[in-house]
Amino acid sequence: MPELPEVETIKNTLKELVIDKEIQDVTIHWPNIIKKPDDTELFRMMLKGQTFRDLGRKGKFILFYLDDYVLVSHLRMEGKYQVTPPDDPVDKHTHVIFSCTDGEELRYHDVRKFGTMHLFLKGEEFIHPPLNKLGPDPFENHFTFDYFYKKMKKTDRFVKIVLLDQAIVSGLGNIYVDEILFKAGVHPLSRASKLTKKEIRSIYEGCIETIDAAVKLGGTTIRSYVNSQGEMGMFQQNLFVYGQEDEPCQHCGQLILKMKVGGRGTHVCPACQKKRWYD
DNA sequence: GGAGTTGTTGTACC
DNA sequence: GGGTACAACAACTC
Repeated sequence: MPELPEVETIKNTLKELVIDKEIQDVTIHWPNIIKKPDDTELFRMMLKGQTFRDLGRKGKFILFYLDDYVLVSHLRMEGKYQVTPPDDPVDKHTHVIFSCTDGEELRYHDVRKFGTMHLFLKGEEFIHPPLNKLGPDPFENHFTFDYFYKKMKKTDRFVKIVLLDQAIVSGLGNIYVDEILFKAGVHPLSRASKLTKKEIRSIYEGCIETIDAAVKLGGTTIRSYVNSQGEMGMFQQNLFVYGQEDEPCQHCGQLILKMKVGGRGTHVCPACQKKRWYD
């Protein structure tokens, strides 16, 4: 379940491997991955002859910049890219293969088949779903405290739900939201508008610092995540609450609790993250 | 075979 | 019409 730090790591390792490669052909084993254009044969024809010029990221999306198009890819829970020689045996969970003129292949692998690909003309990627309504991610200049503070103050939703809302801040998922709230000492069921300025600042800084620290460690490896070179991230050693249910809190020793918030598994230290009576 | 897993989209509602 | 809640959905593992 890659979130921003894992997607950033994948993008960076993949960039070295695919840049300047020209797509000779595209083989699609599971057409449902391709959301735009509707016609997968058109998808294939558009990509033939295009060269990878650059890679980018917005929130949890990877952007492959080609000559005339941008391929927008979301890995959802288990999507992976690998670059292989063509004689490598094709795994049954490989769904899209970009065969390049130098003989190597960029393969998209996804056990769950939940991932998506959208192909746009260059320059049009941000005016259509899925990128059109995304908020800033924590690394962008316009993710300012002032912006964040106003967004938090104008909604009564649970703070955890707000942090998961990609229109407010993009790139955060279940793991990092739980960690950010723990570090800020804020209970996930707090109403966003009721938070103090100090708490909002603490969460804001946590978004930037936690994500930055996770990127520096190559992301978090739980279950199956590895980068495009098959390496695991190391941030899982820095998790305080996610996946720590029934373990003692590293700050106070109380047992970490697992609960549901908005249907999502949520990890909380009942002592460090007090829920107040007026929340 | 039912529950658990997750992020996004569509829809109904106020 | 904006904000919100929630169901639906994708498909696989245990």
